[in-house]
Amino acid sequence: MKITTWNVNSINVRLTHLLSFLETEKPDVIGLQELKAPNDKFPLIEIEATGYHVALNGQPTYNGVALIASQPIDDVVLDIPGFDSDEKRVIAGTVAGVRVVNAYVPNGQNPDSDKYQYKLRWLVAFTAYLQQLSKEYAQLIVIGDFNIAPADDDVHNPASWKGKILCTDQERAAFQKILALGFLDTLRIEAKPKGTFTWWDYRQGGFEKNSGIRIDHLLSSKVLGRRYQSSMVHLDYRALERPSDHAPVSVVFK
DNA sequence: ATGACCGGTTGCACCGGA
Repeated sequence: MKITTWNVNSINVRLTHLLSFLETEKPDVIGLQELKAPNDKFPLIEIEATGYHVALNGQPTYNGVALIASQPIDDVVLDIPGFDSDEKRVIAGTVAGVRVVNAYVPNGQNPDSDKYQYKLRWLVAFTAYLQQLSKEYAQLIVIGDFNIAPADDDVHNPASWKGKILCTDQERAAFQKILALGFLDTLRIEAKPKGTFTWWDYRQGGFEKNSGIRIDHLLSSKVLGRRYQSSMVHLDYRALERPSDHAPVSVVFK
């Protein structure tokens, strides 16, 4: 079972890349973030024509998440239950017995901003939600754009990123709090080359220089983790013409 | 130090992204 996370930075601009990914990589589940489209502007017909199932939580302009799966998506839940917000950042569903939570964590802009405080509050609510889910589901995975580089190894230039948004101690502590619920950072189960990243700035040839950071994650429950086979960053999709600034990232289970 | 590249729009300049 292959599960993929991908911040597409506009589903309509990235549709051809997505269709190519579905055909070539044949993921069982893919969680998309930053659709930047309301549900009625999502290219549902084109994607369902491939035989994949779709569950949507879109909004105009910003945010927006979706689950796409080779088998039916059951018990779909949108957003963080009980957390008051209009931002469409979370969608959860069950595919082939695995509960998949797909999230687009707020960026936070900079550590002095109100958006940063919102990010920290959002993470507290999200963590409580995941704690509840981990009691409910043994086969559980939370995937998405976390907008957190968990450690200095996840940043091309730790000195210049120190204390900056995505790398503050508070964000990293929030990430550790999620892991402490019993999740495995699947891309780190096996050793990966130094400089394994998932996002590269469009500016200044960030990808060509591998000036990246690792902020897209697939965190599995320990029970699901026993089925772990492999994980990978799909650099070839970041190298395409007119790419998203994020690469797809996958984990494969038995 | 600044802006650099994208996508979307309350659109031809801006905001948000990371």
